[in-house]
Amino acid sequence: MDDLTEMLKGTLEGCVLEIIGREETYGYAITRQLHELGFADVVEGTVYTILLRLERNKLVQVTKRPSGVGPPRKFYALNDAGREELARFWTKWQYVSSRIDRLKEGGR
Amino acid sequence: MDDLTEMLKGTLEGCVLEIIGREETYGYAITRQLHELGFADVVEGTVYTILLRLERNKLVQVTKRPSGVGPPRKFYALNDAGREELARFWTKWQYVSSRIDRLKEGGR
DNA sequence: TACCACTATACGGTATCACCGAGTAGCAGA
DNA sequence: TCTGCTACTCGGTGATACCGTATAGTGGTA
Repeated sequence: MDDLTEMLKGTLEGCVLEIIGREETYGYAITRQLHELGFADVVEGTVYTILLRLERNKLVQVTKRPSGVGPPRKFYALNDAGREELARFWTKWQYVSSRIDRLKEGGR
Repeated sequence: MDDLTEMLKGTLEGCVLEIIGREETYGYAITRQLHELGFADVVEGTVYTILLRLERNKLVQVTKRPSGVGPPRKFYALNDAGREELARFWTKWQYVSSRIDRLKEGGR
């Protein structure tokens, strides 16, 4: 699938939140998980900018741990604000996607 | 629903294409139609920027007609390139939204 | 006549977001 | 020593929706 970047704006961050919400994880692993999910063109740099933004906006708790196979990893976990933001994201997604689907199905 | 603007990036233009694809119409009417569809916060200025962009990218055919109740209207209709772009949009939407839904439903 | 409301479009500037590219760094195997 | 994989950072770019304002035609009303 070619160039989804514009369509991912506003949703990719939510996807990252969802992934972090399942279990504490780190940037490099999140990137690979996104690839497996079908977002094959999302590059590492993008994921890290999102993670830094989440950290700046105080939606995550960060813990640095040694890796054993490379540089130390920064593990991310949602805090209360992050879980609220994630809930808001899914509410918005539900709203927007249902309305677009209705439009697609010929809804007026 | 509050502040959907980021999530609409990359999809609003496609929605406008879809609306134009159904019947020749003009900016002011498109705005009201979007409001009825649930995108209540989309303002006129946004729709006009999209329309000017569609025109610049040669995806639409434009006809100016007098209105009777105000200034002349610029009617927009899709041309072949516009119809192709619309089809591409729905393909992308299908791809992206299905994957996000899968993520939402706990799919890894 | 003056004012207001509704219809209708245009445009310069702004914020946000994903992406790009380059850099830094640790570890393992050939 | 060199290559490849792992892992994170950061400055700059382009696309997009939004904001605010301006312009303009028509009709109603005080």
